[in-house]
Amino acid sequence: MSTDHSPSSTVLLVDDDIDVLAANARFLRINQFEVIVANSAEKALEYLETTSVTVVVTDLRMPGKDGISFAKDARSLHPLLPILFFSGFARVPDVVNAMKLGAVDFLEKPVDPEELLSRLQDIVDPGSIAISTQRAAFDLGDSSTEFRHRVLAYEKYLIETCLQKNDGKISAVLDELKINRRTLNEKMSRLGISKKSG
Amino acid sequence: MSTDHSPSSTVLLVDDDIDVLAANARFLRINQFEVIVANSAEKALEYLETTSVTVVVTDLRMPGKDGISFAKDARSLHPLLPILFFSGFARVPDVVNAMKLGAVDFLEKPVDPEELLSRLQDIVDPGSIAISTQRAAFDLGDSSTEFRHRVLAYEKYLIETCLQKNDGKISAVLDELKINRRTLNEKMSRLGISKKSG
DNA sequence: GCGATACTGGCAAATTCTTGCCGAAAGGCG
DNA sequence: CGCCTTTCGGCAAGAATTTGCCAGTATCGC
Repeated sequence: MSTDHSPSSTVLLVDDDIDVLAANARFLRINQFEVIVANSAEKALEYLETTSVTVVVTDLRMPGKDGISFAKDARSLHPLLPILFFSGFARVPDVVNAMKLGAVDFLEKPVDPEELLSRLQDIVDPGSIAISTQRAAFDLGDSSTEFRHRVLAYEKYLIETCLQKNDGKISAVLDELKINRRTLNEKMSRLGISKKSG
Repeated sequence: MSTDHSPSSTVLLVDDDIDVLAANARFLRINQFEVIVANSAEKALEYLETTSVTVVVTDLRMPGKDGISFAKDARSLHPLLPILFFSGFARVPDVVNAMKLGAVDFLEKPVDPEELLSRLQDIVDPGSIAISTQRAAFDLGDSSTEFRHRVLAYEKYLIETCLQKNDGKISAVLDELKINRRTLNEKMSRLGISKKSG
């Protein structure tokens, strides 16, 4: 029941320790993720240059290019790419920097595979409101999307996500978003949201 | 010119250690900040219920309500309030949670006054825009965030990002977001956005 | 100083959004 | 079939936002 994330989520796993890489990759593959591995930031970037993935999981400390610097480059290639860091001996400023850079999460090494899996599912799962590819819908209006439209798109996204998460139960959405029922109705009709997927 | 942040920036300082409180307050006051102190989260919240401040600086570990919990409550009172944490012995998950909650920064205790000052100026100063806060605010679906607040946070994020991208040029933002000048002005003032000055 | 450019802000009318009140439709249940 | 729960929508008062008009400040180059 917990492993039914979207059909083909690809994880790019980056760590200089090949053993860690192999172990985690295997575990994630068992749990229905497609996994790409890279034992250096450079190789990972090479990969990202031509292909996109659903989420990146990277060590913070690596010989050569470190995780932060890697994340920056990765972000410039894919602005919305969710990045999850892990590291042993992480110091506070490292964590802060990673999060400021937009990390979705930060785990400590050694990584508990179950923990990692659970975080990844949170990220990938359409039901979760975590940073995910869906965000592109409203975030990457990059070029000349009007402010108004973007905000509406965001509202729509919020409501739809919440609806989905609550299995279409209006009352639950009402409660979760702390919004007046009448207002929600209005917005749904204005934004063209219907309860049942169609 | 380095200390000419907006006219009266009010800092709410929260720490259970009165000495720390006094020392930091004094230092910040010397540097043109208006400072309110509270030696417990509860007292700070009491204050925030009736009054607003520019930025909150709080210890993470406190007897009674801790920093994270305090920040959540503070956020529900003032959705866009920048919150800066500091703590000794902070563990990674603490930092991660704080940042996810939308902390603008996280300093280690003992706090270097100069460092704190510099960070505060970064936050308050029109020159630099701390986007991470807002991002977290609208990205993080941490259940109890109201619809309204999230939308506002998103608007703020959009505008600040656009401002930054265009080097603080209002006219460029106007053009890019296709928004009425007066409306942009209104929103900026409502959302507490200040622009970069030359 | 003067004009041009860029930005801000008060004011008020126009517009849009919010929300309580009330009635009603749909589905489940005994 | 009545009854209950859940959701929907018209209506209208009230609240909030948007926006045009107009004036004011600051900077820059001449």
